[in-house]
Amino acid sequence: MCLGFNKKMNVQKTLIDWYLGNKRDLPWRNTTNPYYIWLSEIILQQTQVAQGLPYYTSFVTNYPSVFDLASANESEVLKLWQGLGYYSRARNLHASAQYIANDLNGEFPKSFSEIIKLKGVGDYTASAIASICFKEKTAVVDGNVYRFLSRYYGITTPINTGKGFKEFKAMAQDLIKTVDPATFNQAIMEFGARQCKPKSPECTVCPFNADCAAFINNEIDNLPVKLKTLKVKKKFFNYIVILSQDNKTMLEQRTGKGIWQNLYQFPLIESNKPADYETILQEVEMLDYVKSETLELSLYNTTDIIHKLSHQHLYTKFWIATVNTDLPEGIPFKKADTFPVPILIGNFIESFNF
DNA sequence: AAATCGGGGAA
DNA sequence: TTCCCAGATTT
Repeated sequence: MCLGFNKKMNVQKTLIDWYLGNKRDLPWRNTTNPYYIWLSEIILQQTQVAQGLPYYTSFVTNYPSVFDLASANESEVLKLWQGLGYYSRARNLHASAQYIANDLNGEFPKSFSEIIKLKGVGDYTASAIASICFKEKTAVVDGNVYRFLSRYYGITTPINTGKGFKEFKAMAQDLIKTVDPATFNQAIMEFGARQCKPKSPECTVCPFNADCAAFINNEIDNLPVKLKTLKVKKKFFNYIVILSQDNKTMLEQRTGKGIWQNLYQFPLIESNKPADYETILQEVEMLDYVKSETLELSLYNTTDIIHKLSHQHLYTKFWIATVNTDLPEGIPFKKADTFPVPILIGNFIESFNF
């Protein structure tokens, strides 16, 4: 798409003027240190500012430099990340920190094409870092950018397709050509987040309402267009919380490919339908560290806890298995909350209060 | 291209 | 409920 020169200038200026008058004071806006910008951008992937903010503060405090992050162990990083979700971000962040510290002598890569090679860094994040830290004219395309551009120009191409990405990237790239890229990128995102919101955008006081295609044509609620593919699977999780005579329980690390990789959990019995007491009892008796003749099993939560993820609903029961024996391989109850665990487990540990 | 990966906020 | 969030990676 080729935009008229004057109209384009006006869009750039309006966005930047709005930003300078309305931007939030956020900690990562007071630095251009690529380590901190990188940290903030990874944390903010698919995450609202309000949710990510305390994690950013925590990571900056615990790991003031890339060397501090690199020398931490992965479980410690995952523990700090606990509750934020998408844990591959934490694993990739840690791995990339080690790469930067050890292979690049702590020197952060300085161009889009080098930055995007880092694990966990895609087009959006590389554009953000390159523009904010190194003034490179690479336009960001995130959810906010899709929304503003699709509405203002009335673009109906689905945003979650390869064609959509290329079209919106080209449009944003065209807009960023002649302006300060760091300010422009943050302006268009902030505008999408606070003014051109997904629901109930502030159109009556919007500086673009005179020539916004979606507003003029009453299409605000229909843009951007997104193809929906979601099909949610149901799973049934049974967590076995062992209480031993020597005040220990069992935690295992998830090593498989799926969700919560490398996080910890109680021994899990998964089934494709709701499990009954007898079935669980038999399964628990077969666990090699449980002595069957001393086992007492009871259901902790009478109604399933339904933990909702994007692609699956986990119907969860916590079973308390009390044994009259010691648990040499176990961990003390009191230390359960020092392990990185999914929030589903974390909530249980907190409520159970060992 | 489609599926997968979390958890919380907003309406 | 439903949709979305300063997306990236794997299949």
